[in-house]
Amino acid sequence: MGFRALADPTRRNILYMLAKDEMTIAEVADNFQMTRAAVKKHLAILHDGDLITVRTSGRTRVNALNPDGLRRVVDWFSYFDAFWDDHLSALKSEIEKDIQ
Amino acid sequence: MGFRALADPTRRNILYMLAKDEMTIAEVADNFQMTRAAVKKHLAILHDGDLITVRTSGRTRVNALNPDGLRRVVDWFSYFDAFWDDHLSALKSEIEKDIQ
DNA sequence: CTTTCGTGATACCTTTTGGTATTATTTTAA
DNA sequence: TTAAAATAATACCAAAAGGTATCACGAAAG
Repeated sequence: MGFRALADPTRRNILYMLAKDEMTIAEVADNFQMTRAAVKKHLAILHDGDLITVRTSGRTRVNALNPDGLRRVVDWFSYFDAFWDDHLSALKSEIEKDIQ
Repeated sequence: MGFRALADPTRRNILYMLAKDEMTIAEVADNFQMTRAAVKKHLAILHDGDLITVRTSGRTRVNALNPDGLRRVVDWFSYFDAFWDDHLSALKSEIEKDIQ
């Protein structure tokens, strides 16, 4: 799953940046103090986690957000939907009890 | 953020288990082959990430899911809502272009 | 009170992670 | 065709992660 890729704040920032616009490695690296090699590693992990796509354009590589991969991560949380509903209805019952 | 806590599959499994019912450390550990000490470490990380709550009951410690912490993680993804919408509407435009 | 059961806390080990530095490789521009 | 720019690849290092083993502690059952 892509959760491992999301564990690092640098990678989460990269995703937020790519949500604005796709970027080359150099462009991403300009926004951080670390070396390009380090940024490239982060991008590789994001790619492994299927959270970004990479396409070659001449001598540059353009990184873009992969909505499908992100959606898969978000979907993992749907398991808790019932849990939230339960707790919400429990809260609702408490409130209704208070009112009466 | 709780993302670091979600990076490990064992911890994600624990959360799924706690969604069914709250459990003591021993009960959680019974579902894994690792030692209780290892499970306790995972629970500590989940607690640090604010994804579970822990309450003492006699000589046992009961771990329960923390919906607020989970919700905070899910909310992180709302940043991409516009992104998804954009791509969906782009797709919609493509389809409409095809139809006409 | 003593024993026992569930945890807490350390110490330690191995693997992974996040980073740098350095050296190719490849594409474009002069 | 040579030089420069963007990236790839590799080796290396320190710190963190994930695990075990061990011992200490507190509640509860006899």
